[in-house]
Amino acid sequence: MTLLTIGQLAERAGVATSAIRFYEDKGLVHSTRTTGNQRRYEQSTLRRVAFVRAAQRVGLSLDEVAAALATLPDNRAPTKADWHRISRDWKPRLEEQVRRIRLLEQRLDSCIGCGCLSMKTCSLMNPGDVIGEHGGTGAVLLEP
Amino acid sequence: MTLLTIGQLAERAGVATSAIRFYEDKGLVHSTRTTGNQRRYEQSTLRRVAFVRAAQRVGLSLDEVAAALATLPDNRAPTKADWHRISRDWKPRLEEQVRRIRLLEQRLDSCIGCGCLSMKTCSLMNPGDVIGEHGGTGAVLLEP
DNA sequence: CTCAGAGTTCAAGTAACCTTGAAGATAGTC
DNA sequence: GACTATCTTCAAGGTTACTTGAACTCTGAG
Repeated sequence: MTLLTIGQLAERAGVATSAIRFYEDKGLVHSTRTTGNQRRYEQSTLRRVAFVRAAQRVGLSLDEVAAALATLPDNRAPTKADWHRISRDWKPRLEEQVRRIRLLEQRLDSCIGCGCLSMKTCSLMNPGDVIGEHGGTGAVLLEP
Repeated sequence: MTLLTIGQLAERAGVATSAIRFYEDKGLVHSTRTTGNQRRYEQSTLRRVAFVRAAQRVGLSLDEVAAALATLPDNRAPTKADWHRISRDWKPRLEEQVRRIRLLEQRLDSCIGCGCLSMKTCSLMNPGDVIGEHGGTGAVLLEP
């Protein structure tokens, strides 16, 4: 198919050209060059960029994205199976993100005001804010 | 109650003392000072810090957190009702984060491989990757 | 062939979110 | 009273994720 210039890719992906060059430096996308040294991108790069942005928005770092994209073939357009594999690999990571959000909601909603956020077990079961009084490692709150 | 030193707060909250000072500069937490100018924190600050970390981990910025915390009283420990109000205000924001994760999962799982990520409507309904050939604003992928 | 618009590299800048280091003061224990 | 861990401020440095600017080259329409 027709190759995309960096400007076309950037516009269709909704990012700046500088970001595309940055992603390329990081190995997130790949290009071929014209005889005049200009970058040209496959249509499938659009999907890679979309993937990067979507993943970032849900709290993943570019390094995490790079690791996943590194498992895609550089030389051919990724197939549905390729993306499916990444999906499988990421499921636990994404579920963890959702779980954290749910936890934050739940704690905010019903528990944070009662003190259990600062204790290893809920204050309902362990009344009185006693942690820290009698040693212990010290609660690491809401972790992981 | 007993006030916490910055070191105690940091350890119990699972963050560095430098981070606590940084949060204080940003107005995320507040302290009183000893006659010797050392910071002392209320127990409730532990909950504020926990809140900050939890919110950050699900992709919210310190500015967003600061805006929410600004609605809590500085001079008294927040009540359950105070936290509940924040919960209510944040619900849509948190649900949006979850929605984004679900969208990413779903697209990865079943759709990204078929081309619909690069089109305004799914390629199943609009076969052939024609967007961009005939003008249009250019798809902004997976936004918002 | 010309020429504007788009592309190139490279270095430096920006913003968010902290950490590190220097130089010194405080606090609680013996 | 001394000693040591912990605290203070302030400036500078670090990482991630880009953006901006300068100086220059390429591409493609006329």
